[in-house]
Amino acid sequence: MNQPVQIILADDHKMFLEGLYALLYDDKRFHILATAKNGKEVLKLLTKYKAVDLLITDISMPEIDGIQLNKIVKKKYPQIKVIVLSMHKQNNLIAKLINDDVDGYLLKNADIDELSSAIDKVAKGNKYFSKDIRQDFMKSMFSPKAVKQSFAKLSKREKEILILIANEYTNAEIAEKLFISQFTAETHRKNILRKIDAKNTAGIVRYAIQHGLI
Amino acid sequence: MNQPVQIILADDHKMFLEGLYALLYDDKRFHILATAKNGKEVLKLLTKYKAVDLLITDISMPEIDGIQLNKIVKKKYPQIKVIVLSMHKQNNLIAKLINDDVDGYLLKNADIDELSSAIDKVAKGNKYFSKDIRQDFMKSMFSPKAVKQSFAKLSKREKEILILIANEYTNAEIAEKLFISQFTAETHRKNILRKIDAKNTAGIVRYAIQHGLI
DNA sequence: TAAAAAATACCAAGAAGTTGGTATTTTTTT
DNA sequence: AAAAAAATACCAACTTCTTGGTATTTTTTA
Repeated sequence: MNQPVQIILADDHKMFLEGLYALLYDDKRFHILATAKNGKEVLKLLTKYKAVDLLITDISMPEIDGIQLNKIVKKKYPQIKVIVLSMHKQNNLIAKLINDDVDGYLLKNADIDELSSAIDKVAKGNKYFSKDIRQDFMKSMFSPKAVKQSFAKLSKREKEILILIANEYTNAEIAEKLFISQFTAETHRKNILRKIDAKNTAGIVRYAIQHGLI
Repeated sequence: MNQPVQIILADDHKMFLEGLYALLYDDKRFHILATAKNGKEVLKLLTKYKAVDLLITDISMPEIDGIQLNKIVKKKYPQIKVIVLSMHKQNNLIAKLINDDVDGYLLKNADIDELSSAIDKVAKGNKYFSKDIRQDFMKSMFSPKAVKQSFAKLSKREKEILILIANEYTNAEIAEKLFISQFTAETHRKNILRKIDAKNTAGIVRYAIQHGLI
């Protein structure tokens, strides 16, 4: 038997975090070094624990989310493997994660056996994505709409305006609030629609919520 | 020591369900009879297990959600206690649950100790709502906007249209899809805006997502 | 320091949403 | 069977959003 995999867990829901801890605790192949409730805490822990092999993290967390966290960890500690857990299939986020060299992605729908085998595979240097993720992602990669969405990158200002739109602001109100002309607000709105491939305001709000921007 | 509390757990995320099971398993005060991944399964289990004391359920689940489940269980098996777990504070949903005589409401943010003590209290016939829920709910009860929202009851048709709106349908498209006149679609949209106290389409989409309708 | 990206601003036509009404028919509840 | 709620339909004025352009300035990146 090899040394146990040294793991850090991160999730903003304590109940889930404790549950996951309890599930993995009994498995001798794994050792949980610590748990964290957001990305910031994980980064702090990584300065303390030097022998971390694997990070298991949720996507939606306050302060620093799973997407950002993966990117930072991969840059600063390239030897640490990262498995991301998520509630839903979000192809656009998966594309981003893969681009940032994530090692695994599982839905919280998965059972503990799937997670254990994923940890096992990833610890050995392989990638692991659950089956339905793989299928859905492949499908979406070849639909022109999704490709556009995967690479939709909103600027800072655009995100700011997107949030105001989702909060029921009109172009005129956005202009007033941000001290810009209404024309500019309109232009931003237009560009947002194009970048996220939405048809109207409803699509903008969906995007905002599903990407955790509000 | 009394008999252990006979419990059924329900959540659509297997990983959370298994984690929760593992956490409660070691506590001799509790006994988990079964787990379910949606409301429908719970109802089936209740015809099988006659000695259920307590149901712990998530809000957002497919088929039958936690809100509906609580209502049905309380009507059919008034002796069974119900504790609802949720990701977020959703005051309008809490109002509905309280109205349907729910026994407890906890955030998934809570730790296992809080959950255990909640189970304990509820099993003894008391109610349990976590502290921040109590505070927020009280505050919201006395703001005129929230009262309106709490009692906003959309009709079946209105919910149907709300979902279409959130999916980027225009009034004309809704009319065509549902075989009604565009005027009728407009009227429904108008009534939805009034009932949920939204200002425009953005507010409708937010409502739809935050109430788990899409 | 170029080049690229982001932010700004303007215009006009047309589409879609919002507001404030009224009113009839159908369905559900009491 | 009566009352209440839901679903339907219509109209007009007004507001807001969307589309398809162009164009300059500022900031960031290579």
